[in-house]
Amino acid sequence: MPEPHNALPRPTIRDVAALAGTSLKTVSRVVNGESGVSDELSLRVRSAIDRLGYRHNLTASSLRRGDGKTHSVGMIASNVANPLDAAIHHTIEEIASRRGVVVLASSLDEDPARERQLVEAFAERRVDGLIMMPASHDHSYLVDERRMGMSIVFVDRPPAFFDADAVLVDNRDGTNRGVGHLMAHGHRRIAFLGDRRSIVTAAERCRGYVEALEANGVFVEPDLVRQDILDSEHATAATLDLLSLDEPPTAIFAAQNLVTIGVVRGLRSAGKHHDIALVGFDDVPMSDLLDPAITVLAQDPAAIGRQAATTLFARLDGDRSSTQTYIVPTTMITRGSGEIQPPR
Amino acid sequence: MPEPHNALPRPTIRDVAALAGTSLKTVSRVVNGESGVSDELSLRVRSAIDRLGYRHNLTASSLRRGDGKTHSVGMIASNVANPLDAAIHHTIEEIASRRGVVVLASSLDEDPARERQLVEAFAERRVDGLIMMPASHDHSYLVDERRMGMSIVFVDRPPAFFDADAVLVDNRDGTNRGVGHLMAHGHRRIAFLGDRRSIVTAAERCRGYVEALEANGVFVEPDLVRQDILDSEHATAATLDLLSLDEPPTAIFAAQNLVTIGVVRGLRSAGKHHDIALVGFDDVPMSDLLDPAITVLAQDPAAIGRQAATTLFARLDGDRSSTQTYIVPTTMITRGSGEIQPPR
DNA sequence: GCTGTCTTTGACAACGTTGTCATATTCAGC
DNA sequence: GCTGAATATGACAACGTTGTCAAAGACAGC
Repeated sequence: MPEPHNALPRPTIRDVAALAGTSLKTVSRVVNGESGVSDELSLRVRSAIDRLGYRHNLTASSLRRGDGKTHSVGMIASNVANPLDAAIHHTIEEIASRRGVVVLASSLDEDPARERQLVEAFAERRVDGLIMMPASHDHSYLVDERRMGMSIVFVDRPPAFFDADAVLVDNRDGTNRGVGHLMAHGHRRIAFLGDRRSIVTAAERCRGYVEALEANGVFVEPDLVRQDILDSEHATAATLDLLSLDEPPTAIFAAQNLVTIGVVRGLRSAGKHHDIALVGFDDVPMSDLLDPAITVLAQDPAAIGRQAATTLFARLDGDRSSTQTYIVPTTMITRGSGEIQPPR
Repeated sequence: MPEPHNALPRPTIRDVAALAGTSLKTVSRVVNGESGVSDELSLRVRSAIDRLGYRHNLTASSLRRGDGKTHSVGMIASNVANPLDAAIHHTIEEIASRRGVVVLASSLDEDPARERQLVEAFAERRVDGLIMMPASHDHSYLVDERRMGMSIVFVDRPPAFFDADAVLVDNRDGTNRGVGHLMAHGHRRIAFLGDRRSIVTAAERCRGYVEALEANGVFVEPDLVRQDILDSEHATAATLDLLSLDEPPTAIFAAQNLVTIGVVRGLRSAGKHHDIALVGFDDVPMSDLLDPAITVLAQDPAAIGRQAATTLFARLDGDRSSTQTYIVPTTMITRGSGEIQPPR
């Protein structure tokens, strides 16, 4: 009989009060560590609590309390299994737990409809705040939620039609630097492989690519720009297709970690990994061990998570200053693949 | 003014009832989709709900309801940023969300004290169930929680002094097969690099190593067994140390993904990666792209997460059969590093 | 018209907790 | 002993919701 179905109902402060021979209110005071209870009585209450295995019921407590705080926050990630999201989640959870706040974490897997479902599910549980990496492109529906007390911080992607704090990454500038790095090594025919155009960050990275080319007087060649790449396999196929062009690129910019992995596979299977330069956005685990090791623009998930959490908790603590957008910079890590030179 | 501090209090069913000109109970019925409300009245209530931006308050609801279900479960992971944990979390969250259940996710980072804090925090929020990858070695403290209605499923590591469902991995057998694989390729001097001995799974893997050696009539040489390796850097150092022995090993078994990565770095820096065989426990992203590619015993996090979630929800649905232990098998993926032969 | 059944609706208490306020007790200062 | 203030304790209502039960209305069958 491993799971006695409600074998015992949970004891309440009423039970504790009866056993300790005192009133509800006194037990409440002890549980909340309020002053004004004699040592003797306080001890009696505590021993009753231990004997009964009483657990404070925070849902009832937060219902009754004035502020209505539940000491919980929601995190809506694009995918909690993505290493970047997982690292951000870890940092947020650590900071939250120091404040006695729990984190409800969900993935939306790029589904805008699911975004609204999750916001609703969290609102129904009255989370104090929300950290979200959105999939939709119109966040005006959040106006009501916020007006009713939910603080919201956007991460990785900016809010649209809605004014909120945001912690973003320098997508455009980072890509610009990455592509510029390739050009500094002599490349002119540089391909771009990017995620779904509908994702704002993907579009920003593409813009950075275009800017870098134009800044160097190179025209964008549509054949070399491949967007809406959904996964690693798709990236491999696109790479092989690029290599089969009459005039194949001499360098590739991969705008996302899964794309980078797919490109590496493609280059390898064509035996071109030592000939064609590659720079990727997002760091990739073990990429320093590949041959050549991969040059990337690395994000700093711990910094992103820390900024998001501290911003959210500042709002929860009553900070009413105007909304801010924080940009967490990316760092270029040169490892070899981005320093391959074009054939003369 | 981005965050009006409680600018508007949340409307309650009382407000909805007033606007729709009906009673609390009728609004409650509509909100819960109960039958027995006329179409006309139901419509009036729904339009009042929309107009006010009313959100059902699930904390109040579950407080009042008989069953006391909060439609939330807790997940206590060893580290949500670990790719394996994150993948398990993702699967659990997906299955939970199909049932309208949210997941509170926390990391305990191998801290037994934190384990109890988290269980308490979750108990105070009255989660319906708990999925845990424990760090402590005595779970008898959970007896009270379960008796009071919380279902508990262990994942990755078994419960101790406590009878509960568990979803485990064939650590010993997998390691046995992995080491056997190296022996089948002619190795006799095989080193073992493992995580903290205090972690049950790490100890199990070590036992599998010893068994495989003994089954083949090879004595365990203490010099070749390195345990309590805490991170990747530590594994690199241990590898270099092994290589400096008078009689270095001809093969290495790395008992965990971070250890594997550290070993690869060590072998590379010594220029021995093509000479010394390597098999790792846990798959490592991109390990197929290394030279040599790494042979591993891969876990199936989706299967683990699915089994854990379905087991937990079966309990929540009233399954009272005796506890079960599920073993999710590992798969050996041969890629090259494990098939290197020893020098003759 | 009367009875009985069924449908729709609402009044009220209760879930476990805490805020408010009143009462009882203690003790210092005179 | 009396007053006033401080301390300790408890009675009661309230948080937002739903379970229980009763009442009101509709309608069929006689």
